[in-house]
Amino acid sequence: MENKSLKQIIDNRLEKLKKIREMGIEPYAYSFNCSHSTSDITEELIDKRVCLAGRIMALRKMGKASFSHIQDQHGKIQFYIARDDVGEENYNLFKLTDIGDFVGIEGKVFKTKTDALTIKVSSLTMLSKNIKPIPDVKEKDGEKFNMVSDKEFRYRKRYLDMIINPETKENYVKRSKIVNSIRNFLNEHDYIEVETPVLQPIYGGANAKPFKTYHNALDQEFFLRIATELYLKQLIVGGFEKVYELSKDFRNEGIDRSHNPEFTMLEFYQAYSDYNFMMEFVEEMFKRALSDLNMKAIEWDGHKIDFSKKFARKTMDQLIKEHTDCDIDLTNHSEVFDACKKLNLDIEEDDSLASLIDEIMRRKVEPNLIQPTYVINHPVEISPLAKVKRDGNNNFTERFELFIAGMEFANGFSELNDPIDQRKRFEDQSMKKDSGDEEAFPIDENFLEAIEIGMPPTAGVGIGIDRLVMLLIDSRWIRDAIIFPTLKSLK
RNA sequence: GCCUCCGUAGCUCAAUGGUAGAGCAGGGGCCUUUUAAGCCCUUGGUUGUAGGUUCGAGUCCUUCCGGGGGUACCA
Repeated sequence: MENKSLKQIIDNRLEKLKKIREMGIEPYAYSFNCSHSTSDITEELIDKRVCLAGRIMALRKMGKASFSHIQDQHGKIQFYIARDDVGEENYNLFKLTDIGDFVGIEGKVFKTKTDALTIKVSSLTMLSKNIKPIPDVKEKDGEKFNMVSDKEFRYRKRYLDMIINPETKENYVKRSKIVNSIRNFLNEHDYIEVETPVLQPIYGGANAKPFKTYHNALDQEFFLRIATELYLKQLIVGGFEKVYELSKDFRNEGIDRSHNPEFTMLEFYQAYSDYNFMMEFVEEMFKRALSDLNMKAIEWDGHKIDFSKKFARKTMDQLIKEHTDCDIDLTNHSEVFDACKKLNLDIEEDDSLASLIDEIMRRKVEPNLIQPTYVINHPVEISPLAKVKRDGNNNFTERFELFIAGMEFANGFSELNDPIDQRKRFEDQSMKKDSGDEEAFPIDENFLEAIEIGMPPTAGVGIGIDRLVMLLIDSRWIRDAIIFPTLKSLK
């Protein structure tokens, strides 16, 4: 509970609230007509009459005339209010204001003797009285004092973070632009946006632990989706040729600086195309997002990333050779195992070939993929929904993952549309699940039936939107890309 | 999950194991061009929680809660 210090501030403000009402003024107004926002105020407006609204962020009261700053969505502006300009009653109202109040001001733009653009108030309106104090952050020459340093505070009370630290909002403005750019890009290519179930009786489409929930009336367990893949492909079966969904997916896994239990995923599928087409398409999509944000190159966590060149495409054996000097046959278990030993990787004797390859990639290759690079042709064991390579090599699939700055941004493949093969792959997953693999997915008869009805050749891609936002706002923390990140409740 | 660090007033921070303090915010007073406004006075604390060691704990030990960083799982 609140202790005495805070209670005393709140009581004091409640007292002011009462006084304002006694003056016949409603401290929670219904509307206010603004003529400008703070960022509109320039020298051209000097001597012009303006109306502005915002939150009081600083107060310098001195007897019969005072200065204050208000902050709105676009910035801050100083106002000057003098008793002789606004009258006794309005000035008394001003004296009852606190940092955190919303006020509306009407007045003329002028410059103080220290050349600060300021509004000379002719009338002040109370719009919303603050009751609980906001941290009082002082600022001088762009340097902030008394800044809230506690990250937890910023995540739990994002609105306070945004008030105290308005730059925070820029990340989310950018996020909105990125999502718009992607939507526009897909819509311009005649894609149809759809919404598939969040509550799924069987989860699938990715390897991840799901959240469980329960529907009372149906008396049935449901899972929150870990991916939209299996539903979107049913729509390709049904006759849509280009579909996408921007979805919140949910994975019941650990939280760290690049993982949040709920996150935004884009998945899109295009009939009659393959992974080669999709690599071109995704590259174009990324370059479009950059240009829509007026960005040419990216500086991310100290890395300069060049988007002007064509994205590299490299197979796993090429990349392993490049980054480890191991020239190995990725179908030969003992060769790969020996390479892992040589590279001092933490592996077990009975690890599968695919997981050994995965380990080399994760430890030795992926962190070094700074410039945009497609890693292609993954082992079939870790790609249960992808077609095997068309050259007859059944060990590898037509799959790609896009890496930038050591992080994965996209995952796509030529979608498996052979119903017999697909059923076998599901059975493999099911066996893994039975033998304790918590991330393997169960057999989805509904989906398999759809594939038996027939799915045209199709390519599909998934892109983690939060990570893309991280890249474009130059942050290593997914919590900077998500407005309300998942936190443990306080007890 | 594991390792590690942190938690003192609304905010930022002090306090060899020895009376919990300051600045800002809040309250009162003065103040009609200030801008981290200023000057004088002043309120505000079960030091995250529960226990332990000790004559004495904000400080040392343990539990729990929350968080940061790392690591694992995760693609």
